[in-house]
Amino acid sequence: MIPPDDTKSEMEAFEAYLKEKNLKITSQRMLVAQKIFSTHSHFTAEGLLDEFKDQRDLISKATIYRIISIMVEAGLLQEHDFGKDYKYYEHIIGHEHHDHIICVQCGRIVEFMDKNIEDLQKQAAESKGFQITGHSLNIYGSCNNISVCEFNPANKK
Amino acid sequence: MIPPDDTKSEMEAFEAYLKEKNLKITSQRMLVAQKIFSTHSHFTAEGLLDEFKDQRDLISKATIYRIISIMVEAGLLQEHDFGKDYKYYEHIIGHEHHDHIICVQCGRIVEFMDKNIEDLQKQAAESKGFQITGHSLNIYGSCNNISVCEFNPANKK
DNA sequence: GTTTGTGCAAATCATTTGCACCGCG
DNA sequence: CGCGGTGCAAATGATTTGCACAAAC
Repeated sequence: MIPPDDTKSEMEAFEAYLKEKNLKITSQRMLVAQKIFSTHSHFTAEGLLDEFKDQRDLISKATIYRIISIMVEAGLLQEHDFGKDYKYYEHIIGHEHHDHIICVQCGRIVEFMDKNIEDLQKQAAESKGFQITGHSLNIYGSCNNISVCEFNPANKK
Repeated sequence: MIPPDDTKSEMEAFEAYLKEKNLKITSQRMLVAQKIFSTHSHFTAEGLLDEFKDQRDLISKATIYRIISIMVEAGLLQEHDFGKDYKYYEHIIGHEHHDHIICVQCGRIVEFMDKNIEDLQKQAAESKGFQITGHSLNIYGSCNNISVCEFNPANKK
């Protein structure tokens, strides 16, 4: 389906990290990383697992979670909390920093980035005596084309 | 400890909501609401439960969760996700809208509010075709007085 | 060959729920 | 009374972990 496009440099970064940490390069790690780097959207652990359902028994749920954890640790994957009881992830390389708008009706996730907001956040934190290490800004709202939204489960197939 | 200060109007709002929804006014609901309205900080379900540990068996864990749920539904309590695997809450009446800065070292939570950020968020969402229903902005950083921070577990007693 | 990884099933942990009994209205 | 509320213990669901076997180096 998705061609193993420009994931080379990302795969190399991952392998470099594994070597640096004396972790082994296994087929599962390579397959999962390949899949993640070629997915240009937000995904969940469960969703990632499903991607391997066809090649049944290829990669277990525990391993998926363990690999995700390593990649987050490596700084290659960002974890997001969008108010659900499971986490979302997206790979970082090649993606500029951005925040998210989540449609409360259909679940669609749109990215945006506003330099002014970033600057004001920095100011706000510093004025309270904090040094920023990160932030999470999620805007919830309704996208105005629910009836046609391809992400709306109600509109599936 | 905390005097049952200015919680009258808030208790009235809660009772009004219960009546409106044909829900009953029970001693548990009144006690929990009273405790919540007189707590001017962020708390967790578990922490709230602890507040009743002395009057042992007075209120069960299940009831705490059920009452919190009603109060969130009533719009009297706001739910927050600060990246932990449990939720934080704070009561709304008498509290202007604000966002949060969380110290990654000691867990201290500081509130702030920046009208410019709010406006820019609205603009950003609208430019993507969304109508905002809410947002969550959490800034993570380190407060620069860890060694004396009263909220730092390491500094307890 | 060791050490680290994987799969499986069982364990966690916050939160939710089924059910029998209890108390508000 | 009658229905919603409560407590308890068991269920849930995402994520984690212990352990025996396998694969990487």
